[in-house]
Amino acid sequence: MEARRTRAKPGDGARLREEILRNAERLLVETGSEDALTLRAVAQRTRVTTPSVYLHFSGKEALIEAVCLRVWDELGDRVREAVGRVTDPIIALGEFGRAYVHFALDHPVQYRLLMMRPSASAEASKACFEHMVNAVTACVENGVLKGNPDTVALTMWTAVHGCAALLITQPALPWPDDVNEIIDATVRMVGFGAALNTHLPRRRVPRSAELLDGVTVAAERLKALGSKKK
Amino acid sequence: MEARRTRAKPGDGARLREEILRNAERLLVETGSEDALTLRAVAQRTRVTTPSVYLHFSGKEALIEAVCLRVWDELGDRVREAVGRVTDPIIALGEFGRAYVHFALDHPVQYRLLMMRPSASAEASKACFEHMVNAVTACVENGVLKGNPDTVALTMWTAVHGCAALLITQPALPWPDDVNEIIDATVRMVGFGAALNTHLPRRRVPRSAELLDGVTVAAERLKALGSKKK
DNA sequence: ACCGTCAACTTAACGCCGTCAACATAGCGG
DNA sequence: CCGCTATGTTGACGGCGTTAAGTTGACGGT
Repeated sequence: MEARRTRAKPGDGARLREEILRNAERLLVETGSEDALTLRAVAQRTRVTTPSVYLHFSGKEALIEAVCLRVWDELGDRVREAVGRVTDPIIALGEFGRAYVHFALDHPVQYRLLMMRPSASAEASKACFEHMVNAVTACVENGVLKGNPDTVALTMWTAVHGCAALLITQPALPWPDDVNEIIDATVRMVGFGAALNTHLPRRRVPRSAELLDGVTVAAERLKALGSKKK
Repeated sequence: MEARRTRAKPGDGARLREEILRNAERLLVETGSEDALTLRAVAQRTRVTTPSVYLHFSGKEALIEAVCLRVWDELGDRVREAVGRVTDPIIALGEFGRAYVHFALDHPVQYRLLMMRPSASAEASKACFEHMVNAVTACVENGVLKGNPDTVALTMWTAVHGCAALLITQPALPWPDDVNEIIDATVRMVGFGAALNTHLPRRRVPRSAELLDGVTVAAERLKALGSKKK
């Protein structure tokens, strides 16, 4: 086994930490499974002996955690950028959802690690969640949504997360040929649904006939508004 | 190590299979983590040596798969029962969602195994998905929903799954004290959203002002219908 | 110029895991 | 009564995460 060439100078051992982190994510993406993410494999790829990993991470779990943190940051950047491109709050919320799902589909292994591990990192996910709350808050101030922004954002996030998660973990379902169909349908459903849901009284769910009547009216009204403005 | 008392008679070796399966799920629930689901631990609890598991399961993965299949069946029973209790199709769809999420929350470890493993069982999930398609088809025939039942059901399932998944894997988020608030909000959002989404033209997402106008009209109409009938 | 100190790694080993090949044994059909 | 098959067991292998103890190289104080 060819040993690592140069040893780090005192004080910059963190260089190895970065290298390990990078190799861990590469290994994860290449193999497509976290079972293949072995401390030994990561160490070998970094041309270091296995216990050296313990100099920078307290164990395997901590290494995975660190990889996840990095992905959270990227996700946050991506959705912030998407939201920033538009001014209309409800459109921004839609862009948020689209960017979110697309990021998840672009990094399926990382996303599964992020959201589906037994104990995922709490603080980082909260930070990302804040972005969604902000987008929702803008809608509430605008008047298009009502209610507690936290709760509304949670409800909308669950839907978007479910879309990404199911697309990743259940590819055998009868998805349409173009994934964007489902993403768009989800985004619209969330938008319409949250709008109606926040403005409607909380008491009861309308029966089919009532819902259909109400929807028909809303649909005609929305259609008229849409063609009038365009 | 005290050996297993009696050995199974020829022809009913499947008894051990059942016992192993039961102990595997028990172990899973007790420890709360699939990492603790060890072939050795399962074998010991069944009072059998480890390689005996290989007589009934081709390996660890197959054992987990078998546990999952059993859970799928229970989930299918639960939602079928929930849907069968009501006649109104849109109410039935809501009951489907409620029962689905509650089942997931009642069996968090199993649900995570079911939906979040790298390679989840495809056929079983399809069978469960059929139930949802049936519920949606009833709504389409009723006229309250439009479009391809497969696609509509997928969109709605993603939202319900996301609700369950996020509740299970991200307990640190600012959930309301009563989980039913989120479940109800999700169910209503899905109902309203899917109804609006299937009846509206596919072209574009309305801007905030248009959406708000349409929603306001729909809300008043729905509210009137609700109080009139009740 | 030397030397101790300390960060940065390596060597060696432990116990647990999934898996497999080889061996043992009980009961039933002939 | 005998042999065959279903039903297990014994023993072992390699790989894993983790830990304790040893090694090495650079730097600061004297």
